[in-house]
Amino acid sequence: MAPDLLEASKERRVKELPALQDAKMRKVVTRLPPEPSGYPHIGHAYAGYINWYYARKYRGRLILRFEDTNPRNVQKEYYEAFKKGYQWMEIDWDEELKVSDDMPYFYEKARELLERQEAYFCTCQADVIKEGRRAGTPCPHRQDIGDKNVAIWDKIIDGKYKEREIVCRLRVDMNHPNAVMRDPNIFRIIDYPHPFQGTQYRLWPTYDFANALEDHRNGISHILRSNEFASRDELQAYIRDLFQLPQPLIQEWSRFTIEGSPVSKRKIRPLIKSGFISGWNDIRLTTLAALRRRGIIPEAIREMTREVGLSVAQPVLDWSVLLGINRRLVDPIANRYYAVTQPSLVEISNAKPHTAKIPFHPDFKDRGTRTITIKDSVYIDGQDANRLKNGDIFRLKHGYNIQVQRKTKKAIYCSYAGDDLDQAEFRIQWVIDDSIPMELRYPDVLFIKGELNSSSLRKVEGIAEHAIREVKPGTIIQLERKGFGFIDGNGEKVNINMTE
RNA sequence: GCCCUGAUAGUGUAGCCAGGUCAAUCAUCAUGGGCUUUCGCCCCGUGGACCCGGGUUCGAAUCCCGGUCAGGGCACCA
Repeated sequence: MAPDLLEASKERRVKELPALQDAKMRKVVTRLPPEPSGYPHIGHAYAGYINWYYARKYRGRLILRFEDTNPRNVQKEYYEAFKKGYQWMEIDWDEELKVSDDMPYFYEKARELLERQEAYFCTCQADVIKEGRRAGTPCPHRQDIGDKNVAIWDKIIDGKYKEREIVCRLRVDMNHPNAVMRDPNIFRIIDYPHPFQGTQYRLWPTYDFANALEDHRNGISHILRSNEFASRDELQAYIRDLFQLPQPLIQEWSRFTIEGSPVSKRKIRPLIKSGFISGWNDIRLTTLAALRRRGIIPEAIREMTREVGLSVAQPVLDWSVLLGINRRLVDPIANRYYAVTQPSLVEISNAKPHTAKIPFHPDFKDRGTRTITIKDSVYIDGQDANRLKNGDIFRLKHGYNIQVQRKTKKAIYCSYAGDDLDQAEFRIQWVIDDSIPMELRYPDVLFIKGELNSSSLRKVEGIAEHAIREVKPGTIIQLERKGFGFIDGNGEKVNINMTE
């Protein structure tokens, strides 16, 4: 369904993404271009949603394209992880392909450039090339050596030269103001088995070369991506011009981050290694797997994306923006349960037996109720217990009122105090002795001002009402007066990841 | 060092190209109240911002110049 139709039924004003430049109905083709070298995170979801949004808005096509031309980076499991991630985001695509399947095409184009003297082989070391770029000076390999470059190409394929001994460079302009244009490398040797291509190739194209041609080959009409690639636009356009290919429209935005929650593998991997976080789906991270396990729903990420829009500033979102949207969206879907931490025993004298029928959701009575019978004792939350003073009348929510007689270390002794709702000063949730043990995990930001936050994960033990047994892992619930959470495991003990 | 972007409430964002209707939008947040057998949701109200300095103009968030700060690029990563 198109995004605008999808939102039409809600009364609430929803922010939409702006119209796409030069977009004609049924002519828009966009892409999801992940490198399968890690797990998808919120940045991928953000970019993916934008590409999906415009493809659907204009009834065009969306292509899932795995950018897997560096065999050393990519792994099979990540291809699947990305597909699962996009599916979770409800981003569907019309075609799926791998850039590595187009190697024969890149080879053909590369040979053509060598023949046309538009490219050459260079045996300078990486640091020499780098220095030449900085200084704007050409190296000796740049001079025209006729068709010898084509012969070198064949030699490399035959196994001559080792990795890092030689690269293929485009002959552009060593004095170009944009340093990307100073004879960029377009092919290099990587002797490493590719998960799908095996060892049949050792000359692999660089990002710019593969991307420039691939975008054309896929019929991409609009390249929508983050602006870390901005300075490569010129080069990619140049490469397409070399083959007289049409230029797609490019729209870029700034890379998107959430305060205190890094996305880079460089920063996260050591934290996993040291055991500080449990893995790539640790609830403090912003991988899609982590967000799911924290109780964030895809629509919240989509709405957040629309709010941020195609900004070219440097958005560093506070968690509150995502969490606030999520809370609103999750409220109607999350059934309510009672649970207490630091359980405090409440003994009720002259209690009348009472069977409470508690609705699973206050706004949707059709979801039914569970029944709990109060006998002569219940457990309440330690925090509530601390607040109670002798003489206080409070209500066991959906039960009846009780009055505090005296507090001891062992228990709070109360007496039945009627049914009048108005007489109770406050209402609290409670559980009885058939309740089951639970662990709540409260996530916080991983870094505060660049420093690792040692208390970024708080675990609290407690007990939850028996009915929570029936809730399947993966369900988002609300623990009344505690917040929303995600049932992460439901065995002997129920584990709940609190959303905030 | 060089090149390219950007800067609007605590956070994000609209407005800037085509100067006035901007006493600056919306979301999130904070706060007061209402509703509610939750400290959730919902409803009503309130609070908070145009990076700095010059210039052009009757008039500048918007145009020009100069700073400052931030991000990206100058990879045999993408």
